[in-house]
Amino acid sequence: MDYNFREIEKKWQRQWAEKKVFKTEVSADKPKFYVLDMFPYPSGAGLHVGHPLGYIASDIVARYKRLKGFNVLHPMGYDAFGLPAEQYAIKTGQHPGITTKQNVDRYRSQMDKIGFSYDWDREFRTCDPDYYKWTQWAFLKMFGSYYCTKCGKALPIEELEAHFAKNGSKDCNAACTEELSFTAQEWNSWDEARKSEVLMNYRIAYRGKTSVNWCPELGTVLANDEVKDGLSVRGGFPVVQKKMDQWLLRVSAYAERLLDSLDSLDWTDSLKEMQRNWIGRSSGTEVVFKVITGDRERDVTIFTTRADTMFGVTFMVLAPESELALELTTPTKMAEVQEYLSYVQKKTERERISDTKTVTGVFSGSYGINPLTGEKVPVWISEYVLASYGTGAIMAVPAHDSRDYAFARKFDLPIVPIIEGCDVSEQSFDAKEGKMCNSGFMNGMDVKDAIEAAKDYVEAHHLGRRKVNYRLRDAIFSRQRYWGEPFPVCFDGDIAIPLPDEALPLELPEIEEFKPTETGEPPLSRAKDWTWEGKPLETSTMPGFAGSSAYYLRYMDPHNSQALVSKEANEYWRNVDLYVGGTEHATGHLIYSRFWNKFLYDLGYVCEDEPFRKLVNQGMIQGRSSFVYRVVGTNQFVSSELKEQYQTQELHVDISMVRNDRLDKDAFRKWSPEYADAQFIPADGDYICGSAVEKMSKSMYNVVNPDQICEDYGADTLRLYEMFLGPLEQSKPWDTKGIDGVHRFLRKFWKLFYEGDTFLVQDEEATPQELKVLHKLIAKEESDIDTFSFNTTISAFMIAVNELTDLGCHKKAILEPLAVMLSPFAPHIAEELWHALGHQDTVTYASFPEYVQAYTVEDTATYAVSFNGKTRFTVDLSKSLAPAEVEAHVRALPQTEKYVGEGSIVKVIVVPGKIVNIVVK
RNA sequence: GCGGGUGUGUUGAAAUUGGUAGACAAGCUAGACUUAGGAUCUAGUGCCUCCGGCGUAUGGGUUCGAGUCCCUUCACCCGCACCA
Repeated sequence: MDYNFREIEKKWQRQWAEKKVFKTEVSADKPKFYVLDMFPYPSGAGLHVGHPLGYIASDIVARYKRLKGFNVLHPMGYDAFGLPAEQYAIKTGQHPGITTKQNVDRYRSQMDKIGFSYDWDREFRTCDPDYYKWTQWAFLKMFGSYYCTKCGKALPIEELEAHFAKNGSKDCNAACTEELSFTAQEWNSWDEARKSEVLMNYRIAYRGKTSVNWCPELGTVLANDEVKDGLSVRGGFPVVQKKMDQWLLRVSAYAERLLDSLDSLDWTDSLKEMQRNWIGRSSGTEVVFKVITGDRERDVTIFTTRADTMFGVTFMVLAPESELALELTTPTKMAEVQEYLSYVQKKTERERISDTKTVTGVFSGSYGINPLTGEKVPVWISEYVLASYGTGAIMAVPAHDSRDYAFARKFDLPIVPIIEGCDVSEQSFDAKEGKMCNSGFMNGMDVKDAIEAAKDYVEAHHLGRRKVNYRLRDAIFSRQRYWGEPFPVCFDGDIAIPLPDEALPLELPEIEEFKPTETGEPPLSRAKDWTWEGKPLETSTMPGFAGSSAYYLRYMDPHNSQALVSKEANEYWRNVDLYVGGTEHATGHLIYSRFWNKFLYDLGYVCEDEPFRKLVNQGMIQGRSSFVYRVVGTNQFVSSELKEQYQTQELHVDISMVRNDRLDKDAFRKWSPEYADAQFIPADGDYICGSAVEKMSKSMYNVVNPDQICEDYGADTLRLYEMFLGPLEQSKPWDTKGIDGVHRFLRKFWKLFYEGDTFLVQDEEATPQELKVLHKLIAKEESDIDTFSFNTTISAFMIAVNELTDLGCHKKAILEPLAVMLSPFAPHIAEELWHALGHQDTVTYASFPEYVQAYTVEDTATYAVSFNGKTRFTVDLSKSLAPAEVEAHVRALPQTEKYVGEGSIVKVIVVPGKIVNIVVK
């Protein structure tokens, strides 16, 4: 019997599915392990060979943990709401639900071929009403909550209302959009509409007018992380700024907690750093400047992290979008300012980003008074100041801030250095080092001390206060499109009224046309009778991240109709032990999920503060494209190494026609009628194609389909090869060269069990030498699993199989544990051989062999002395020593300073003068 | 500009974390067997002036010993980008 992977894989995949081998239940007597993949958005193109990389890695861990006796939760589902399906619907009239279903089915059938150990009974789609009921439910909870800054958690909004009725806004400690001030009497006198408006200022899910990223082409608003370089991430359409009424989530209230608990997570430093930057904590000072506009006078608060430089302030700057801009403009300057503001407005976000070098601005006519020096400085308006950060107004210190410096140079404003000996003739001196000068009470201080001294001074003299600012903005939660979760909210005039929980799920209504209306209203306004008890329902829908923010909780208890997740299930599974996915979600999904989870934690619905304890980012698998070179104006194609001699045009060719860079000429001629009579100019014999590493995509003809690999080599080979390609976290190009190597390994493995139809395995006692091979491998696999060094594990397997082949070992005592150990990587062949060894049950729940140290040491060891040059000699460490004996032997050596014994290797350092290295192989 | 990371044969990469650099594969070369293939097996394969020496981007340092630690320079990748 040969290694017939097609038959074997089909057989076991069917059996696993029929017997529901991977079905998981809460079982209190077993330790739990929750391994999760970032669920995919099922696109129309299907899976290519890069998608399963992370799934394979997590599947290996899931299967390994099962062997180690863990109760493993390993689910999969689909992030099914989203733009592409809707775009397609607009073009074709096809309902996005239908497209989505087709794509999901395709994904599922592709995944089934790879032999994943998912518990498919827990599968769901975010567009299932049973699922999005809980997305809507969470939204209602957020609508009904505010964030108490004093106790640092979300509380019911009713408590805040009670507080307002009793004390007004005094001591309310609620995170808010803007600071409001009113008395209890005022609150009690207001009507419902006014109260509703005021409460919006505090709710965690709230409605507000904000400047948003509007994408006219897509007819929708996009979150900051959905925009790149002024273009939409999906589709690449221009994005402009627009003021609109939007639902938002008060993520900013959680900024501090999101930042602080990062430390407790087992994520990569770079990912944590990305989140830290995104949250962008900066602690500084708010300082009040008096500003005189003609004969009017008012206070303007600015934010600075460099209060120490206040003696160097030579002007102030306002953001053009800030309300202050017009308010502080004098009548004589009004026309000029108006013109500047309209100039800024016309600029798209894109231009503003790509053009940060050009300095623009206009003088408002007002003057501010420096509270420290009493000096009068001009107030300017410029686009380099952002309305949405700090207070929208800054003090400018051109000597010590490069942006202020550029501005001062452009408009010829004075530059006053306040750090001793710094040269500001060419550029500003931004570094926080040196001794202060020209700075009154701070003179002579070190800059770092001066920063603190200035803060103290400002607070002591009531000129302002310490303030921590975050860059993290509230998340815009409305999208003007159809294919998303409807908001369970209706309107009575301007008052937003939440639907009762019993109304959930509020199902997405059927409509005929998926475009926005002519007046720019979202598609849902086309729905007939889109009302609740006679009141119009919200017509925008929730964004993509809504459905993916709590999905990991739903997997714990996916069929529960009473709760998002039962207390029992949540307290057993708690949170995700290992989360595997791409780094592209660093500042989107991974922030929103953490926020969403913390919110549910505050309300007591979940028992863990953080959703994902350990996170691993798999790298991207790029494509390797192949090219032919057409001699310009002819139908001749010149081989890659000769292309310099001609004027050529580079054309992508489908990589299925290329093997080891050699083109299958006949296939190429058949590829397209255009090439039917193509002529080739090869160097000698074969036509060699050029190649490049690019994104894997249809248009580059470099897509490798996993189905094809499964067909040609089998799922086990695919799994092994994807892991063998290199470290998991690294991006690497797919190159089918070399896949034969791992395939050959599986066949060699098979041959340890079978020769032809003869089953070779004998029940004999293993020799120490054979046991050593086994135990080396056990040690390797156990240590590699934690670090995801699956490529080296596979190498170790190859070595072991080669050694056993050389030893002619066909002993059950060795081969049976080997099959178990291989099963996470290549489950089908392992299952087949496990059964061949006479087992009835499945290898999935076999027990991973224990590491027996007694046979790790060989007869002799190399005793290398690398002291004073390179003397080396061999010493006999007697026969078959156990590590403990080696250790004793080594300890008996004179002046042993350090002993490190692990696995099969013993390391010794002897001093003084002599450093001895003992390697036991 | 700021932050994070990487740099080892022809290629993917490994190196017990400071201890014989290049494991394991791929490719290439030669040979064997041939029912001629994208099969299997064997041997070789870092470089050189080859009884020796040199080699982990570059230059320096620490150390008995450095791919690994520290500093310099260079190159590439990723993230953020007027955040005051």
